[in-house]
Amino acid sequence: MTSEPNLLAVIQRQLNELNKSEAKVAQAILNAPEEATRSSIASLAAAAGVSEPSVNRFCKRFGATGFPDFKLQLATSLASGVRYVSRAVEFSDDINTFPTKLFDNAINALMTAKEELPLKAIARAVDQIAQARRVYFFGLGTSAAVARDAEHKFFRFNVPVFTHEDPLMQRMLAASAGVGDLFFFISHTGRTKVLVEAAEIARQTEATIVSLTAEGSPLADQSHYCINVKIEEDTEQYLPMTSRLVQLVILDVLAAGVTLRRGEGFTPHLARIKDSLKDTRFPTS
Amino acid sequence: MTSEPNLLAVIQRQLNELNKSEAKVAQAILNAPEEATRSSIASLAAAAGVSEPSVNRFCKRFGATGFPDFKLQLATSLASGVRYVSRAVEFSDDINTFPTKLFDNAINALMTAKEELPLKAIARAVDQIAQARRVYFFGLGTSAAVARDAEHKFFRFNVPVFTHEDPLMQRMLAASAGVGDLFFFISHTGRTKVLVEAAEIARQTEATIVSLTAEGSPLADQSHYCINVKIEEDTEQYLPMTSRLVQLVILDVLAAGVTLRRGEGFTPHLARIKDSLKDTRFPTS
DNA sequence: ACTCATTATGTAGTAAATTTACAAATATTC
DNA sequence: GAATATTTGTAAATTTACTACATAATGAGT
Repeated sequence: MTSEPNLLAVIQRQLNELNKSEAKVAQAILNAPEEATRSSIASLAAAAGVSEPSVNRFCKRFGATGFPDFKLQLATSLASGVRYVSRAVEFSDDINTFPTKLFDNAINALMTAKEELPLKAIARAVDQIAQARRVYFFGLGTSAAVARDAEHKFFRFNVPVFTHEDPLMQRMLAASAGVGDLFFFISHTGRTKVLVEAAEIARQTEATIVSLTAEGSPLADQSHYCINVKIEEDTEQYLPMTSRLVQLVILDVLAAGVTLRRGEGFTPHLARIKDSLKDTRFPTS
Repeated sequence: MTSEPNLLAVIQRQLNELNKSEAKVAQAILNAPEEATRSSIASLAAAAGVSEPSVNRFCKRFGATGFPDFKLQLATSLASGVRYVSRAVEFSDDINTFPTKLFDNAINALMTAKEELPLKAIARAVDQIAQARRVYFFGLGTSAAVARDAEHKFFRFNVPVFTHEDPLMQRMLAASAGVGDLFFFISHTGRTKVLVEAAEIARQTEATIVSLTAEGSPLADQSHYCINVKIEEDTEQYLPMTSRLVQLVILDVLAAGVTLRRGEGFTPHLARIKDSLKDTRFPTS
């Protein structure tokens, strides 16, 4: 079953080539698609002003095995279309609306990112991280928090990991890098000067440069390997809210990739790290 | 029509509270969701090993008017592309499967959190933050990165914001707190001793204590206001991956709430902050 | 313009699927 | 262990969808 991404568009396109009664059915469906998914064949036939078998024939014409199957395809098609709409928070919003909007935006961002994941770039980045002698995560502003998060994740792999928010430290570390060092730059825009400059400095050494940033940005240009994250429109007026979520999940993906690379024998090591925290917590009652 | 964004997650979550036969139906659906959307009630009943009316009752229990309506909702929910409920990464996974799994898990976590958002607690927290004289964000480990992110967000509101990862600093600052100070504790488990102790110390002052943590935890007990985040099962064996995403989005929600509270006249101030970064970036070509 | 062939549409009956009402079985409480 | 409540299944009723066939409409050729 080749589930058509947009059934309504297909119907619309074929409107001319349909018989009179089939066209009536098409029109009825186009007028109220959601309702059509909930109707019985009888009520849809009535709404279109045709007989039930006409509706049935219509369905088969569009590749369905029958009316129920057609409804299913229609519902599927409608569901995937509605999804990707980001809604900005407005001053007229209240506690019942804006939290949902923000969550929806976050979910949408992740779904979009998931569909266009640069898998090859991710795979290559995993390779590089797995064999690095040292890893530096550099970011500024919001991305500094992401870098910090990455640090907490990657130190588990027995690779020394460093993070610095100080641009001067970043420059100096970049300058003193050598073979086996990996610099991982994180930036939403990929245009932050001091960060790009640090990348340029690192580029002149033997170190490997990986970045998680916008495609075609100056930072991407400086990188040996770049994981592109689509820069979305500025729905959220004043803060990059969703992009850092995507960055975090991609870093999770990288960490998982390295774990898989290390193999099953590595699990006890991770378990030991986890256990080490046991005594810092109040026991569960 | 309350079209459920992720019906499978809802089913999964309620598995325990179902009767024997309803649980069988649930299992059958979770095993092969897309097949279920194409089955008749009879074949699904057979697959689950129960009678047809049991399937029907199951559907109604989940808000559908009947079996066809349920299939529709299920198809709609599946169409979003977020497949299974929570899938752990396994060593047999490769680059084509584990990134998707991690994204799906993240998306699911946000969807679940969205459904059970503690709106009243959020509203109260917004109130408190909006009128605080000073705000401290305290977290440790992964939550330290979240706290850092919060700092980047909330300083924009003309309220002094502080973050410290050092437990000793946290204690000392807690001890020296006074009226108008707000301590915002972030913790996945709510059981980290040094953090809870800092909260206890702060509690003895005039300061307000807000936490973003697990319900019923020691940290929650120390808080005047607690935003509960459901602690999910430990699918991710060794790292809390999804919970921090939820924490971040909830902090976005709080920030948005404070922005709305400040009113429209506050927008220029935010714009000025944004503009201040302009010269740090390479211009867009 | 008329007939024949072709296509389109509807009618009616049939089969299938879903739901309801009720009865049997199982679990729960006192 | 009896009484009650809950769960589950059986069987009938109802709704829904499909098939076969008949009628109507359309178009081509004479």
